Amino acid sequence: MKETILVVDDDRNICELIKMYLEDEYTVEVVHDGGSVIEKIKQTNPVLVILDIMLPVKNGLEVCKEIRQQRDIPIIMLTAKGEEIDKILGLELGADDYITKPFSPREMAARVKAVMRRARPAEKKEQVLRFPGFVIDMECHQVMVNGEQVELTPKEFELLWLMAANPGKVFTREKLIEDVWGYNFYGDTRAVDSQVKRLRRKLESIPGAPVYIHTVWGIGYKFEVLG
Amino acid sequence: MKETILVVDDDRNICELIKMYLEDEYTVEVVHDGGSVIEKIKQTNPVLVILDIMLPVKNGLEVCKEIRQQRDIPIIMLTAKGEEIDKILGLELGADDYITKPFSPREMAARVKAVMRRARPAEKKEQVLRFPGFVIDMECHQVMVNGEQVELTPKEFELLWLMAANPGKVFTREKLIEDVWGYNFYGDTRAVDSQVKRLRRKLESIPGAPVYIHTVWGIGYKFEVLG
DNA sequence: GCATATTTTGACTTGTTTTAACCAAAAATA
DNA sequence: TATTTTTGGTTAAAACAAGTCAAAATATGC
Repeated sequence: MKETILVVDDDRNICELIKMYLEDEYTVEVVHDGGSVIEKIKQTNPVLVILDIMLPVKNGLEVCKEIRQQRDIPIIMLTAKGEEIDKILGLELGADDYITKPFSPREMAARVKAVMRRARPAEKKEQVLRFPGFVIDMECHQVMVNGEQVELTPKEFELLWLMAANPGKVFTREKLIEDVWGYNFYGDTRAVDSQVKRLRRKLESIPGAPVYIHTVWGIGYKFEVLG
Repeated sequence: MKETILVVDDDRNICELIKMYLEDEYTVEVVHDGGSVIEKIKQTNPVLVILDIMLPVKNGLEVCKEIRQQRDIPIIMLTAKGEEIDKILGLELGADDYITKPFSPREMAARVKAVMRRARPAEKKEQVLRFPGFVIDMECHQVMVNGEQVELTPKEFELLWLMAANPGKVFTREKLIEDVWGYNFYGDTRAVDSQVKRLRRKLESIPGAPVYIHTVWGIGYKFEVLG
């Protein structure tokens, strides 16, 4: 399930624009006035709120304050140029960031990303997986089989990483697509077969390399280094 | 043990805000007037001071000068918009950075991070990187390839330094922008390509120079001197 | 304030990867 | 053994990422 971002702006064009840029990664909910924000937050439980200051029914500053009283959701304020941003930041309100209209969608996306990164403290994952005669290095994006380097494309690498991180566990094609390709992939599950095939060819082209990726007939694939 | 950051501002809301954003990583001490700063520094031994200019009892500029006379602690000044920032930085005062109020907490956190990164490794980290037939000298801001000097622009140099300091590690364009360009660059990631291209051209124009900067398709770039 | 150097951007080209469709082979089922 | 189902291999086209160049924007030094 994707996380939700709530956008509050009375200008529907702006809402659409923001939505377009974020909906690859998030579910984007939209509200057009300040009166129904709190209600919507309860319903959709967003991880971030993008909030215009000039709003019908209830001012964005008030809304911001209200949200802050109830929950600890990161808030990015939208302000027109020249609006008094003094009050927005720091002080009583404590929005996490602000964007001045008009803004470039790219900047908006970058700021969202930055705020989210701060909000979700970095979980440091293991960067290297090791098996006998087999090393997968996330940092260097590199795979070594019996001391020989194997060049992998991004998809191949991700696929291998996911399976190797859970050795022995069987992944269905659907699961692999969900985890490697992402939510918004509507292609054939046969795409997985293709990737697996090329991954196998590359890995097993090294002399003496064992079979790493096993077909579990009727289910999917699994990674296992057999003695 | 966490390191300590000292915040000096008479506005308690701002102090609270800064504290919120930094206390994950640091112990945050707070002082509300300019008179007791020196005393507090002796007590808590902070690694960084965030200092408002407008302070009761004693002016922030004076305090800054005093701190500088005694210790080599990085200082970030807080200024209201329109205050004369010329004097703050460089010469007489020598603050390391400044933030204009009102500021977004995000920007503040990023600047703290940047100042800390710059300040800390100064003592221990190596100022010169050496590879076979290849020397990068941070102090002289100079690069030698096979004995020949290569002139690099600031961005080119920083880019090269970052990657060469972590040979083999792959950097995404986003990561490079974050580390080399800084937090307030929201341009195209294509800018990285441009820099890399010119960097490559300069480095590889030397006869016999190997390829240093490698493209990792779909991910980014890495520095590696291959045998 | 002007001239110069540097950086960024956009359009275009080139090259690689990914996808989707097809068919053959293998495994399970009847 | 014949049939159905599932998997694997191949390939061309589409999608995408990276390289290149030059002009515009920006910063820098005089």
